[in-house]
Amino acid sequence: MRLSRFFMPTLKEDPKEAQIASHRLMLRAGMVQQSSAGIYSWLPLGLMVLKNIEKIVREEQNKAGALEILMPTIQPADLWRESNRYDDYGKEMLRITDRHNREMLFGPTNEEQVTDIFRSNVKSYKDLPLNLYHIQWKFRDEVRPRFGIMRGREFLMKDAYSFDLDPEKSKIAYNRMFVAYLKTYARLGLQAIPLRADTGPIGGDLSHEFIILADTGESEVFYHKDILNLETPEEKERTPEELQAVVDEWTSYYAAADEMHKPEECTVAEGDLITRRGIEVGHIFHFGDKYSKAMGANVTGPDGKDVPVSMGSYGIGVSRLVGGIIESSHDENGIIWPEEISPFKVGLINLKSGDDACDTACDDLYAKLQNAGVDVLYDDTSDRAGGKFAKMDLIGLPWQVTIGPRGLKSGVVEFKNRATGVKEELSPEDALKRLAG
RNA sequence: CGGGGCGUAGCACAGCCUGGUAGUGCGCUCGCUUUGGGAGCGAGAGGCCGCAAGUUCGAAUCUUGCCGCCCCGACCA
Repeated sequence: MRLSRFFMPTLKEDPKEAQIASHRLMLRAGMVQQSSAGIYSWLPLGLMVLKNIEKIVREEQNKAGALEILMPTIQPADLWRESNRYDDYGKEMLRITDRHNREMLFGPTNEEQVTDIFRSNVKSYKDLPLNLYHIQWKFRDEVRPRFGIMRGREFLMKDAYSFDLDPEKSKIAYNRMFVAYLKTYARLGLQAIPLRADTGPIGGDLSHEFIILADTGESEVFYHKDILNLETPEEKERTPEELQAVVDEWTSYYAAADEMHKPEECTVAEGDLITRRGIEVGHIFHFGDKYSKAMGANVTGPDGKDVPVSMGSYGIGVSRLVGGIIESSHDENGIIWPEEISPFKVGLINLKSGDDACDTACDDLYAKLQNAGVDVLYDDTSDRAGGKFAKMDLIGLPWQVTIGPRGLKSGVVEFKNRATGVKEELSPEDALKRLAG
């Protein structure tokens, strides 16, 4: 992509409403634009990141055997009356009436909707286990939206729902998602910690939230320092016993958010207990028959008797992750994208557009990078050098290649790692090899 | 939802107290000079001063009401 043809409205100064790093940087990098409180438009650069995160989440869900569907954003109120949540959910639920005066709502989550799909199509235990997920926009009418995209009212979320014959089997589904989450966050370049969690309005008997550490996190977390040394589970098929072993390993260390932390019950030695702040980026629940019972989602078991299906639900805040990743990966100059989710792999800077030698060298490398399948953002504008450097640092692409008249005289380009700041002088061919490899 | 603050050019802000031709910096357009870490000079474009009512000869400025946004708290993926 040539920057001269791209839409990336960057800001030199900080917008006054943005207090935390991710909000400030997303606005400055031209990733999003606020529409109203807690509601944002996604501009090209931001959407690319959002899609990249979505892709990784999707791949890991598919690998874990979940099947993608897409449920509506607008749901009928009657469905929510069946589970009693229409009244319970409170003002956070945005209620709408259509032209026929039918009561509708903008979905804050989809347990009822998916249970309805399940009950009208699945009748036998032979069709289990089943796990359906979708990646869809949700709306929660937060009293006080804040932190930009991190706590918006409209947000993109992956939510999966598992269906099994009994609680023992649905705990296998729960464990499978637990492990899939560990792999997902690792691929996103994040170190996530599972915390034993409160089940809140979703209900249920077992729940973990996944947090990433960041100073601007909304809740305080307490954990045993060794949990950070655990290895991400490798890629392989696992039996239920093996799944349980991974979950047991990850939950054997103490880890709790402030509301679940009881200092008097915490047995971790003082020197081993770390207190930091965390951002919740995922939450999984095992709630058994709470919804299936209320909504009549039964299956016939091997014994010929109907039983309510046992369920769990599994959320990942996809749009929130964009902010969360920036919170945990930035410096004073801007964002530092992990390579897997970066909107482009490399930024190519032409220090002197209009200079024949520079233009030729840049155009040539640009074409070769594209041919090699490397995503490249080529700053071919007539801006000054300083502005180009600052902008490239701001948007945080993992690599920068700078081509200017000075280096070209000796046949080299500057190759810079955004995260470490390390610069090397390489021939254009070597730069290409490093990026295409 | 309690408490506080702010709405003036795309962005950041001054002007308001004490009513009288709407300003500054950045950004944008054009020209010249510059050219390796957000350049200099010159010339421009761009505003229902959040909305409405009121006071007044006259309102960005005073009064009242409304709307929007932000911050702290309680709440939350």
